[in-house]
Amino acid sequence: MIEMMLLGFLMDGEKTGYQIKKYMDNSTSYFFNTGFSSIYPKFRKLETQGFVSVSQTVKNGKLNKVYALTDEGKRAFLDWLAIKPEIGRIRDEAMLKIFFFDYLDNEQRMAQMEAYINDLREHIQTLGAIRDRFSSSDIEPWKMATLEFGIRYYGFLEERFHEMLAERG
Amino acid sequence: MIEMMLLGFLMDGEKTGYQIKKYMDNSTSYFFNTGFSSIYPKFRKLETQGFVSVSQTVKNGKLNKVYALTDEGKRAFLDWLAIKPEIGRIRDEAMLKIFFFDYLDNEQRMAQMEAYINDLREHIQTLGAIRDRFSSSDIEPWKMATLEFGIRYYGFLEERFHEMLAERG
DNA sequence: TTGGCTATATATCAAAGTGATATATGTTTG
DNA sequence: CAAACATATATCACTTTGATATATAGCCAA
Repeated sequence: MIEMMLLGFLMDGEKTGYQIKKYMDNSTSYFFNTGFSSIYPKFRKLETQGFVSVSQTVKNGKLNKVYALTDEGKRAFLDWLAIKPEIGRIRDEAMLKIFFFDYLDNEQRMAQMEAYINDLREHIQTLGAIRDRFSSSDIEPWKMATLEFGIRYYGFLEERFHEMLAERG
Repeated sequence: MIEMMLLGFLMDGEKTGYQIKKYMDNSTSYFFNTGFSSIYPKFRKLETQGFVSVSQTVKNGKLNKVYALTDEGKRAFLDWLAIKPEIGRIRDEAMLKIFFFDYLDNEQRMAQMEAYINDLREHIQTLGAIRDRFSSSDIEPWKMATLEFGIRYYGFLEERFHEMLAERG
């Protein structure tokens, strides 16, 4: 899946691994992210598969790899994009803890939930800042849609957690 | 994290790996799940760590391992439970595809979304069935809360996806 | 001007987790 | 009575992550 994400990020032009990581941090990171330890090996694999071509620029004696989509890579990406996704899991540690909350005393439960809700609020602020930055640029509409989704999702979480607290004081 | 989940499932009594897997499939699976390829090796690790004890029952010539929490294991679980969780990522393939939806033509986009929304509806039905089964038993309140959360979460997804379709026809 | 900080850029490794598959027996059911 | 299903454990190759290392460029303040 990470392969396909990397190909997707090359759809609007060639980039270095580092540039892609930076872009991710400011766009998809809240719902999909990965680190350099995936990016660089994946690009080597994509190169041997013929999905990307690399231009080894040597910038001031330092090697610098700029990756670009090949026709095959573009086709592979678009084929993947057309397939209906499976329903995903939440896989949220917070949910797992709540599942076991009956084993925690009420005081700790409340303190933890309140602190967590606070974190959620901060997170929503951060996403709001990213959205505002992008909305003033000419971001593609569906990319914008995922950002808006993120904000609403964490808002939904906040609301639900609040309700949980209220119901089970 | 899987270690802690396994310990948590032993809090209400000893179980085999298989029993835990079955229990997960009918309770946490929509937000947290794992397979035998994690469960069995993890239990071996937990045993060497002294967090679980194992009674090797030989049932009809076949080996059968029943795991139980040790005092240390119980302490480790409760310590983990008391720590505030980090905010989790969504890491949903559907979101990733929507992020790149501007590269897909409208016809395919609509077809995919509609099919996906259908899957969501089916999923919500399944979760509803699990909830009804549990609500007639004496499930602990916070465990029930996560089930209710799941149903609402996928309902939220359905709603949002519908709106996305409507906004960007 | 030089020492420190931040940004750019790539690489690697151990650890965690997954999906698929294999094996074996017991139980139910048509 | 054979087929299908449930119980139960194991393993392997693969993917992904977190931490850490390395090196240079550019900027800023003392």
